[in-house]
Order: sequence, then structure tokens, then C-alpha cells
Amino acid sequence: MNRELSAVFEQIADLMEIQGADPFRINSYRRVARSLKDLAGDVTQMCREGRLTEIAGVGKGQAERIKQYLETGKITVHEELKAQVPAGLPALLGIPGMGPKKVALAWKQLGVENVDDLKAAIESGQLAALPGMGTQSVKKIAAGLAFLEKSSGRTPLGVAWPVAHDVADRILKLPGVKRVEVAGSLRRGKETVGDVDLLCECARGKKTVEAFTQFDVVRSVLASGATKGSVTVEVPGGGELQVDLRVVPAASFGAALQYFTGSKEHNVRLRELAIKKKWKLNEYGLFDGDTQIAGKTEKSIYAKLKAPFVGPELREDRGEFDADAAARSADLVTLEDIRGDLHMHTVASDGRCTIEEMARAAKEMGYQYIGICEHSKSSAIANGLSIERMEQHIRDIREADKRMKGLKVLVGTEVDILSSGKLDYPDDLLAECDLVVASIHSGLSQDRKKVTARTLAAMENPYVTMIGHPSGRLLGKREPMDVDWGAIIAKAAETGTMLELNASWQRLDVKDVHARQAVEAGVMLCICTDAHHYDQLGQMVYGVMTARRGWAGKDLVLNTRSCAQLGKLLRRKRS
DNA sequence: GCCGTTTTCGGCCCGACTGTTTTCAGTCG
Repeated sequence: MNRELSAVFEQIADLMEIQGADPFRINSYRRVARSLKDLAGDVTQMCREGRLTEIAGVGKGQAERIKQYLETGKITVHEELKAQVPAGLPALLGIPGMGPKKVALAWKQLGVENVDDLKAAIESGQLAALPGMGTQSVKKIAAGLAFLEKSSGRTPLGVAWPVAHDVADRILKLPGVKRVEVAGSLRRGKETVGDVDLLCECARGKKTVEAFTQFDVVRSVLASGATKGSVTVEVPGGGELQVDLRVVPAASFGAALQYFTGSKEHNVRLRELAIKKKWKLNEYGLFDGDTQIAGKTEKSIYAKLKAPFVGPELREDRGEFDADAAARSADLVTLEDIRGDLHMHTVASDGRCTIEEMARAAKEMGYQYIGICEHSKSSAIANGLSIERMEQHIRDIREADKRMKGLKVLVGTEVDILSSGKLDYPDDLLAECDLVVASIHSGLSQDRKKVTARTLAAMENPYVTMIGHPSGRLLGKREPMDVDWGAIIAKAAETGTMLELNASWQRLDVKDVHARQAVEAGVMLCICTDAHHYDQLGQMVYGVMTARRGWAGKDLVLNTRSCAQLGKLLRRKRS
């Protein structure tokens, strides 16, 4: 319901914008849409408890609208807007080059009501003939349309990350380049990114930008100037990704890094702090009149503004300006804290490497331990292990562990939580494992009550260490299960069950806001890659960034612990 | 339409770029 309602508010804002309503009023609807999307609790529940105005940006009026939607499925202002503005128009706002003014212009002058109408207006030349339009504007819109069709919007973190770092490395090798940094939502570790923002400090800006636009990965050049270049590059698996490069002077590097890292909402708050002190903050620095008083580093800006300095992952205007934020930020889990990976598969089920291959790769990464967790018998598609095969596999892992020096190989299992809520293996088999990940792989579309009850039942089992990928989502492919997060997190806290933070970029499950909710309840997380090949062990970085977005301190992340502490924590629930 | 360590009205972030203008509007991040 949170997301459904968020989409309604977003649409109201879009429709109002096309109508040319007061921008501040429009923004207030967008604010509510964003709050609802990020909301950890359930909006229906909050409404029942009369706590709607606790949501950021929700006052008396918006609370009334939310209530109206929950009760009737409609909001008066939404219905009125829909009657006035064609339903296909908000989609046009997503086209690069099309803003509210141009959408309204095309609609009122040419009757353009959807993407197809727009295409026709471009081809007939009518769009270019409109006042304020021209051949260049239309060219941009046409290119925007083509880009959207190819890229289908946002790119997953795990797809954009290697591409961005590859391009950044190439820039760093260019002559005269001193420094290159990744900024934007990628630096914040968002699960999907719209584009890639790179900053560089260099001697010759124009030459650097030119060379950047000529890399062989570049598909098309959108802009190329002395301080900014913009290109699209091909991404593995098809589609394109926009990469922007900005050349920044050393004295402003921190200000630019801060500015281009965002988020927009975080930056607004920061700039408001500057204004209160009669200063001005922009991408060139913090200024008192014409004098730059900070900007060489990010930290200098936060320090001057007396704002808590927090890591990029926290900059979402979700409480990072509170007094304790800086301290909490400093304690958050980092990639260097990770000492092992407790959920991975081998050829025994549906992995592609042997126990030894996985173990060797983990040891090379500097890990102290790993956990091998194969699928259980009901996951037939994934070559799940029968009880007999599992017993043999346990012996194989114990043998491999003896042979491995300097790395502990733990016996685990990823046991299915069946449709009934029962586990796929008997307790005596689970008891032989060092850890048990219980996951739902079937019946994902059951109703909220059922899927929640299954997960709760699994947590009651003393051998279940953690719930694997608790929502079951696959980014861009499969919606999450409709689980009651409040109930799951409460049960996890009560039973001492942990939640997996599956680091695979297709999953990132639990996601950031639910990780945050778990952390606030004191529930331990375990960041696991669920690797099916040793080259997937590196995806840990995505899980760590997501955990940081959930404000997870290292003390609440199981796999930051030493081998000895790990053993204790794994046995804790059984005793 | 929300919101409050210069409060219940009057603010609400800032600059670059682009194209279509002849002083600026629209879009973007």
C-alpha cells in the first residue's frame, strides 16, 4: 500500500505540474510521495493509529488525503486532475528534454496526449514549429525517446558499478589527470542508478573531456565542453548507461564531490543551513559573500556548517542531520570489516565451483571463514540435496575444512521454507549444520498473512540462524513478497534470529529501509553474497553499501566478527 | 501545502547549459 499510495501522490504532482500549479505546492505532494516510498512502517497501520502526521511532509491536509485513499481508493484532487489532464501525459515528463512546460505546450497546441502522439508530432515537424521550440530542442527530445527505449530507465547498482570504475580508471590514466572520483547515487550505493557521475581534477580540461568522449566503450556523445562531457556507454546485458564527467578545480573538489553526490534532498537541507548563517553553498564551495570559507574537502563544508559528517550512503534526508548521526556514521560497517561470507553454493547444488575453489577464492580475499549453504531437497530446479546427499555433503565439507589452512569452512544449508511453513529438512539434520539459512523459494505470491506466517514459523525453529533474502524480490524482475515487516522484525528480535542481507545486486534483500528498521530493533544482519561462482564473492561491496544505507553498525553485522565470536553467536539461539 | 533555535506567515536551494531569445525560459542535476 505504501508504494501504491506513493505512486498516486507522484501522479498528482505530475498532473499539477503540467497544469502549471504553484511549484511549492507540487513539491509538497512529491515530498509525501517520497516519504511514503521510504516509509518503514505500514501506512494503513499508521493511519489506524492516527500517526500519519508523523510522516515527514504530511500535515493535516495530506493526512486527510491519505485517509481518503485508504478508505475509498480515491483522492478528490486526483480525480479532478485526471478529468482535466490526459492520463498519458505524466509519462512524457520522463523523456529527457521534455519538462512540464513543453508537455503542456504540445498538449494544448497540438493535442499530444501520449508517447505515440509525440512521435507523430516530431515526424510531421509540428512540434518544431511551436513557439519556443526549434530543431535543436526536438532533436534532443527525439534522442531522449530513443535513449529511454534502449535503456528502460534505471540501471542496477551491480551493473553500473563495474562500468563506472572501468571508465574512471581509464580517465585516471589520461595525461595530466590527478584525481578521479565516482559521485552521484552510485557513490551513495542506491540499488539502481539513473546515470554515472564522475569528477576529475586535471591540468587540461578540454583535452581530458575530449579523450573521455573517444573511449571505445562510448556509444554516443551527448555533450563535450571545457568542464563537462556526457556520453552513453553500452552495458553488459544490453542497454545503455549515461556517464557524465565534470572537470573540477582542486580548491572546489570537496564542494563538487559533496554537491554531485547528493542526494538532492540532503543538499537542500545542507544549503538551508548555509542560508541560516547568511552564507551560500554551491558546487564551488561554501561562501561568505565572495570569500570561499570551505570547499577543498567535503569534511570542511560539514564542519563549517556544524552539520554531522556522514558517509555518502546516509545522505538521503532520513535523519542524518540529527545530533548522533556523525557518531553512528563512523561506526557503520565497512567492506574492510567483513571477515567472511556465510551463504554460497557449490556444484553440489546449483553452483558452478567446487568447495575448494570457493574456499581458495575466499582466502585470497582475506576472509577467515565461509559457509557453504546448498539448496534443500524441495528446490528441485536448483538441484537441491536429498537427505542422503546432504549427509554426504556435510562429510565433504568437513574434509575440505581439514585440508584448508587459514580458512574455516562451515557447514550450512539454505533450507526451503515450504508453502505450509514447515522446513524442508528435519531438525536432526539441521542440528548437524553450523548454520541454517531458511529461505522462501516457492509460493511467493501468497497473501500477506500466509507468507508472513511462514517466515515467522521458520524463525521459531531453534536451528534457523537467519532468514535468507526475506522479501524474495528480484530487482526489475520480480516484485517482493507482501510481508509484514513489523511482525518479522519483532519476531527476529524476540527469537534471536538474524536477517540475511543478500548482497547479490539482483536481490539486495533486505533492502536499505528494512535493514534500517531491523537495526533500530537491534536485529543482527548477515551480509552474504549467495555466490554461485567464486567471481560473485566480490558482490559483497553492494551488500555493505546497502547495510550502510540501513545505518547498520558493524556490531550488528554477524560476519564482521572473529571466528571465535562467530561460533558463539551461531550457537546462541540453540542453547 | 508544509513548517518553525531569528515561528503561525512568508518563506520554501542553486547554478549551468541550451536554445531561442535579444534579455530569458525551460530543463537538468
